[in-house]
Amino acid sequence: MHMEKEANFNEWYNDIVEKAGLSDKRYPIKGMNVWTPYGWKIMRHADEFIRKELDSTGHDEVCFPLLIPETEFKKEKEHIKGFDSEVYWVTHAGLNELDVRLVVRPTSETAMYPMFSLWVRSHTDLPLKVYQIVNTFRYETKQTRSFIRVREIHFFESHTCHSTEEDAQKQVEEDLEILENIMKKLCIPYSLHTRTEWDKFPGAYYTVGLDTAMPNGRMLQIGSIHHYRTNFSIPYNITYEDADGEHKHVHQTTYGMSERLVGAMIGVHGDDKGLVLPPPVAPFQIVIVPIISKGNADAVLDAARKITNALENAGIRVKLDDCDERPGSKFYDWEIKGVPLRLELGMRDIDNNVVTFARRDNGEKGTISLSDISSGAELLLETIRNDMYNRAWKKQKECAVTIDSLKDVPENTLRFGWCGSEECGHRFEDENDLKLLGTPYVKEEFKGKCIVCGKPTDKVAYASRSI
RNA sequence: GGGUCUAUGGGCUAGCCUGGUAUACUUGCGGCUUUGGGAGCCGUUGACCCCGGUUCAAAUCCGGGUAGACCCA
Repeated sequence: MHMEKEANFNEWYNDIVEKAGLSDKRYPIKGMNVWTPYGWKIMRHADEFIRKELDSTGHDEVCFPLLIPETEFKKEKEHIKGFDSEVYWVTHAGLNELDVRLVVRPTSETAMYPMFSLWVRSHTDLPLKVYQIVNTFRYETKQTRSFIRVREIHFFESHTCHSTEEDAQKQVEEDLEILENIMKKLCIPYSLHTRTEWDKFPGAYYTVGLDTAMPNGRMLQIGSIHHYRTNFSIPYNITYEDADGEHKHVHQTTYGMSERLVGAMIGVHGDDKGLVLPPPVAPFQIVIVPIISKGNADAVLDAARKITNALENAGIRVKLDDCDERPGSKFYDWEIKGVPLRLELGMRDIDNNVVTFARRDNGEKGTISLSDISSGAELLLETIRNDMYNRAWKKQKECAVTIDSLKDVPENTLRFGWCGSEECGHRFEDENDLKLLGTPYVKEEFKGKCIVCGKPTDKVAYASRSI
């Protein structure tokens, strides 16, 4: 089967996930991913970057139970309404039916906040900043898809409590810095949209969606940041005593990103030959393919092992592929798996004191001197990362087009005037089969008319077809 | 929620109407020759979703279950 990314993104995506060995779809529960070794290594690297960023900004890692009593789950009314139709229930334990049913967490607000109310007593306990990397469960009824629409979700969620709304707002700004640092490593571009009132997180004051453009012009939400104000701290009674002895409710935020990051990396960088992985997350950053011919096997393999050791000592993840296949066959296999840099070593190279390289991201070939192989390889990997990041951002920006009419709407991310009314918003979505992504989080100058009612407006909104 | 369809080695699949020995390709394993863009030959392991019924005989027909895909609301 041909893998044609531009012509048929959906087929291409499913094909890549299978052929690159990221997941085994044969598990008999819809939407539950079996993480195979190669895919899990990628996810783990992404998790490591997330841990590093959160740890260095004063967050503490915690781990809360998977099950939440129905009584706690129902304390915040908007929240339960939002998740009502998509949570899994535990109703039995052994042979007994439970008198208080247990929710399998769809997210952990209602697990954490009863504990927060015990943990937070004084203004000196604030800010409280914790996170966990766990699996959550949501009963998706629509068609599922590896890493993008799943029923068991691997994600990180950070939860913070602050004494004032301003402090909570500063946390949102810090979250955006963390985002930028992580995305530089994953080479994923993103746009920030303040979600509409009817699309914000159930219970939130406001929600910022983090959206990445897929090759088919649709936007994939890869994460979100929520400002809760006191919407949860009131029902969960999370209060602190301030310096003047007054008791106040905390202001809260949350931040989360999931395995959709893996889906976004596949979609943003992959090509017709397969996966293209950013060097920081690639399970193998370099694959070495020895080119053996009659009589020189020992000499070539010895040299290849030396290079492997030198690169490993430099902290690079290397695979020496010395299995008994033809080189061409190995090239294809490692290209499907997206290894960023391939080194070829044969007698011709050894005689010239070089190793031949081929970049996965742009196909460029050349040679690196054997005498400074480590620094040469490191430099190339960083160049690849930087080029991937810049190319992806360029595409993300090019994807957005400004429109002033709903005739012949292109398959892009759409930018247009919106008066901001809920009525126009709903009409826009229902009549055009589009999803309003919201308004830009970073304000944009705009002068024009609402695309629905035609009233003059300085507000601008974004939309795309839903993925 | 309502409906339609599907289930055969690890993967893809033929056979089912008209009951009797299960097909091809691929992968895996062993061997020999090969190795700068998907090698060739030889040998070999491996399957009819589950339970029940009809029958001398069931992958095939019938009933129920399970899992999956699609369509409609």
